[in-house]
Amino acid sequence: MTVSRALREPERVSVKSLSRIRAVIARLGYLPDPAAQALAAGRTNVIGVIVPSVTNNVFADVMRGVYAAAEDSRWQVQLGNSRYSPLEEERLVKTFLSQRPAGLIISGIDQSDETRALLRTSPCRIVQIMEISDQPLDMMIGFSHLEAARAATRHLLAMGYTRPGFLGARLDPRTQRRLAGFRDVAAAAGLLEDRRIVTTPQASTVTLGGLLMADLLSRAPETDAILCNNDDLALGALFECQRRGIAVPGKIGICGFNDLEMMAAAHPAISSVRTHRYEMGERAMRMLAAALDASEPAEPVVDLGFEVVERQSTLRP
Amino acid sequence: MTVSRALREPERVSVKSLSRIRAVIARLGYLPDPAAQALAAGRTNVIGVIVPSVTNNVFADVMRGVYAAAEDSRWQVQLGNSRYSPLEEERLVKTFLSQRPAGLIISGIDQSDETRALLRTSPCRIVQIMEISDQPLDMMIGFSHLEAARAATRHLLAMGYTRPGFLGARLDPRTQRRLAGFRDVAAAAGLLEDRRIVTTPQASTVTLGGLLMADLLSRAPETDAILCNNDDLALGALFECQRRGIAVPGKIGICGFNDLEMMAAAHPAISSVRTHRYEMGERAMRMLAAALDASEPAEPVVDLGFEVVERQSTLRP
DNA sequence: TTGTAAGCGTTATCAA
DNA sequence: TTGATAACGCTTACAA
Repeated sequence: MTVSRALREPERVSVKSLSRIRAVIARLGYLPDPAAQALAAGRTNVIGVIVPSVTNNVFADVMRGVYAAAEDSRWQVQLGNSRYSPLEEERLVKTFLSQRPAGLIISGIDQSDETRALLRTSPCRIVQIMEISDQPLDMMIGFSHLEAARAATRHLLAMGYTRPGFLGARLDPRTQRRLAGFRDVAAAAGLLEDRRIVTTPQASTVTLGGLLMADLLSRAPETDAILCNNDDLALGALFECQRRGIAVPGKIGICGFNDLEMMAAAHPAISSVRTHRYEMGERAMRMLAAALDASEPAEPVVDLGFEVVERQSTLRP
Repeated sequence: MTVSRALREPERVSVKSLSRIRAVIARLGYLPDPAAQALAAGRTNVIGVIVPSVTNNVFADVMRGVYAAAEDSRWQVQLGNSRYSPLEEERLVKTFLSQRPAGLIISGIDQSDETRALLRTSPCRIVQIMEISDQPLDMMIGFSHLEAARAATRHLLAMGYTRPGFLGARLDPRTQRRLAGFRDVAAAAGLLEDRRIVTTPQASTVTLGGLLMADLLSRAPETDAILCNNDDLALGALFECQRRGIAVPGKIGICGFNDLEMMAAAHPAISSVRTHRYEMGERAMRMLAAALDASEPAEPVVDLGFEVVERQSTLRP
């Protein structure tokens, strides 16, 4: 019992015992058994993180932030991959909850009803990331994909483009909200043309960006600007234009989404919507830690915003 | 006890009990407590995976393979990020081992002596990934980075380039072995020039590829081909050449490493060394599962090889 | 400040 | 085929 206390509340153990205990721990290389701790205490130091993809750069950045914030804390991160499937997500939530995690970080706001019910009745704290809404399960940090796409579309129109198109892949809920933002603004300007919207449920890749661009050009050769659902597509679209000798931004303007590092390095540099992915992961983890320590009152919804980064690729000459 | 058996050895339970138990489990939404299982059984279904980066595309692909193979198996993947630090890796190994994992997948062959000792005395099965050597801790799957870089360099020379350079970032052990392969072949051909080797300990990015290329061009303007330590650098180098109006491959040939999807989509398409990252993760997981079930004798070292993919960017006109 | 006793939910072992 | 009992290594609650 004194050893147990020495590890968790050293201030309640005499200096003498403490140093003796520490010496023995060091000598033996003793490590507490997390299973026994979990069983006895009825809780763990596990923070479960559920993301829809481990390949997607966007979530890789978020994870980096989460891991950075978990570093040197007593929280241990555990990653689950829902592969964009709400059912898989539900399974993961069940698995995680059976482990009595201290907290859960979960992507998006489109959980299944069953998942929401599970989460609501569970005692663990929850942070939803990537998006914001006014109905958080518990806490939430992200930004409005709808507004971000609106702002990007407004940027294209402000640059003087009048026949804007949209390239989209994957079609997860966030993609769809971005498309909705594009439609909103284009329609309001009287510039919406459905045939200039090219989407596919396939996962997005640079290659796919080229294919979608080719498709768009054959369907709507008048297109003079595109908003891409993400940066991979934008890069692929740029390469396709280069292959066809179509001047960017002279003939066609290209705007990506997320502002991956490579956007600024491309030639021409590609405009994009900067999102704060690393910070989102880092702060989600910190919000959880703060809530668990109850050191601060939990702020339920944090809007990280976004910035339209204007570069050469949408610079109408 | 009968319930416990019904879950683990249903064939040893009467059909009648079994169906009754299953009905109750379904009705109650019962999920076994993993902590109690771990404590009582002295082992877990956890497969720990230690990678040096969660951001790097290379490991993202590996992880995708691991998760795919773990899917629908009884093994549960747990990810640790050593951030390219052997000390961090040692800490992670300790944390993992205290959980009594069934197996461990660990990147590379450059573990610290202490880590090696810990792993050797632990009862859990181990797969080292990314590289091969003749001294596996247990099992191993990967390829020779030295040979891969040699082959890529030979390709450059075979295309007629005579003043080859090398761009490298990060300088982890695998990077260094690639550089060694480049040096080998260039030196053997009498074409090695140290000033054409530009490296940095920084993490590699597309932007950095451009900077290294600029650096190389100012130090060794005669350079007519480069082998890049990875595809990000290669893409950045390509963009830098485009910005300067340097023809690729006419004036300078560019070869990447890993053959990320975007290499084929670029304009010009970029030559690279294809490595089998997804398969590596998938098979590592399967090797572990097979060894744990002892269903097959464990093959200690699997060499997945590589392929030099020749594209326009190294096509000397 | 330290220690005792009970119990966390499961599995191993042995007996019925 | 089923069940009783004793661990597994900790933490909680309480007593000394």
